[in-house]
Amino acid sequence: MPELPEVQTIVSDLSKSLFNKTFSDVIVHDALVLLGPKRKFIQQLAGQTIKKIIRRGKAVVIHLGSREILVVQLMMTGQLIFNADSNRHTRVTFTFLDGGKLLYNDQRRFGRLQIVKNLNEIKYFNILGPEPFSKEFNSLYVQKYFKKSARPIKSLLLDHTFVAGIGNIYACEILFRSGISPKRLTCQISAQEADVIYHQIIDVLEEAIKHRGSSVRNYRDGTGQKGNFNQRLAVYGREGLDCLKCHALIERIAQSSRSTFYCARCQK
DNA sequence: AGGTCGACCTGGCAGC
DNA sequence: TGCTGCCAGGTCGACC
Repeated sequence: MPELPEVQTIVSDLSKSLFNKTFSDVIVHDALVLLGPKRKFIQQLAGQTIKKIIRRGKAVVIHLGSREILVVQLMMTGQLIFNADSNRHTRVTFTFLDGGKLLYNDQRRFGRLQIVKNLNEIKYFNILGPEPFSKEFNSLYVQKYFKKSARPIKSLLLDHTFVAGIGNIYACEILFRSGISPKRLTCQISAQEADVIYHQIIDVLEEAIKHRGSSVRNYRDGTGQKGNFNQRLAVYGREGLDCLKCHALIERIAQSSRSTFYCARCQK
């Protein structure tokens, strides 16, 4: 479900509402979403205080007073919502000493929660590429990375060892705004084009965060509200509709068994 | 070694 | 109404 802008929105919301809250009770309704034993998970959280919540890639990283870390990967349909009513997709209910309540909802149960002492215990964090807003991720890095692989550009944008946080929606939007076909092989993309793509990655993600993410289906922020960026999506989910730039029809193709939406006239 | 594909799950929707 | 098939924002591991 959520990509970088959505997870960032959730993290910003929860940072405000959960800072310094102490767990009083944890109810696991469905242990499938836990990596590790349910009893241990509950014991480790008992009496812990939330000190800091950050995002890394698409993961929510919750630092506890014990120096342990609760990591939540929302995957496709996970939600972390503060002070809402539970529903049939509520998999974990966290209650705090002051009476506040945090729900982990997950329709498809792909998401995973785990507690670790160090993030490098989790493979995901070890192979994850740079954050898009970090210094290491810059135009030169993108140009060099493109040169060394012969994959379609859309497939590389989704590869989190290249850059953290981009998913299917934003990969499509970034390529449309860059005027680059999703089928182009990265090694055939010029330095100038790579620079355009780099800047669109930054711009699209920043704009999406500003609008609190995109709610195509299930996404909700930390307060249970939908995001607003989907009104600005130019290609994603618009198969058969007019291109906003040239009025040709938006097409959908499959790339590595994911849908790619693009305008064949605007994107070369 | 690098890249692709199915599996993991549930449910909404279109078409018949 | 009810059935079938398709589709879905992510990630991992098996495989080529």
